[in-house]
Amino acid sequence: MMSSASSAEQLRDRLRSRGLRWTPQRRTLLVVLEAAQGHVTGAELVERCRAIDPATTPSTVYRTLDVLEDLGIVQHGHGADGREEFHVRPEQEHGHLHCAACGGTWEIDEREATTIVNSFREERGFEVDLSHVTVVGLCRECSSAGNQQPGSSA
Amino acid sequence: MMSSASSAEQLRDRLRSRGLRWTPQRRTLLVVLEAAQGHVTGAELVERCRAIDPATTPSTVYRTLDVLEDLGIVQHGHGADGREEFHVRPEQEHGHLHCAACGGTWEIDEREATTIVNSFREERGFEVDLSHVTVVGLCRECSSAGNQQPGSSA
DNA sequence: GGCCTTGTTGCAACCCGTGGCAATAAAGTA
DNA sequence: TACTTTATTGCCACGGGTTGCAACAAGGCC
Repeated sequence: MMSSASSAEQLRDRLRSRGLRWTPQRRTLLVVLEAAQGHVTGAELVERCRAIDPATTPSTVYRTLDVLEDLGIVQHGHGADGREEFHVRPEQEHGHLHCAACGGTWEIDEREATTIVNSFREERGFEVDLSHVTVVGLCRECSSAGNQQPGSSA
Repeated sequence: MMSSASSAEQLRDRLRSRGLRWTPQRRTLLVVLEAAQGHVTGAELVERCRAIDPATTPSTVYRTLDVLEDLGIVQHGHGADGREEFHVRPEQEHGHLHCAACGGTWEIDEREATTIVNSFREERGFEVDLSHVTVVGLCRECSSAGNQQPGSSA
């Protein structure tokens, strides 16, 4: 009860200290984000904001998300279909695995990604942003069931 | 000179043998694809088709691309911004590395991807579709220059 | 050649997301 | 409190991409 009030206050203060502003629209989005778990698409967030305040405008939501990403409160990536996907208050950076056949998704945590991250760092000097990674393919069940990627071959 | 004619004929026959049709619109797209190198976005392909036939419609192009993907003639993935990107007649499956700071992109070939592909296969039984992978992060130059991802922190 | 089946096209409407711009309203200051 | 600055909003129009649907036409068949 107190924690949610203080989380709003915390955000408000962080915004103000940067010369940014605390507005009703941002408050709404924060409420939505606090209720959200895991991954949400931008469109879903807009919809949920509209449930609270029907006057919500998409552009405002997306612009606020940009701000919140600067503050590290959300991170965005792109799902298998290229749509934006937001991770709420990521406790740990993680990527995603997406099965093209059944549509399932799994998280790739830092431990599992170590090999990948290190190999790019060593071979290329490239620093991977894990939160932005979505690996598409076939999960165990689907690949052993001989499923194809949808639309593959006839 | 003969090869391009025969490539059209080959495609035409493959389409017909599946009960699909060889149309002027598909011919146009094939011409465009043959002239294209490497990666092209969907919008670029539409534009190039329009250069040949101004009556070209986006939906037709995208639908034809779907068909060609079934035939393995193109493969699509999503760039760092989530937009569609097509690889023309991929000689080798490959993924992409994209630097968030300078915008550069590099290919990840099968050799380099072996570790990744194998580790997902062994740990998860997951078959990675390399052509669909785009890894975002910072390249050697940008990360050593201390560049940030655009829009990161203030 | 004409006919028929059905794959394709083009249109129109839609979805997700972005960007310019004028009007609004936070919030620091007096 | 009133004033001022300027970050933010809402609106509108756009760009990329998808989809339902009626009209069209490829191409197999006689």
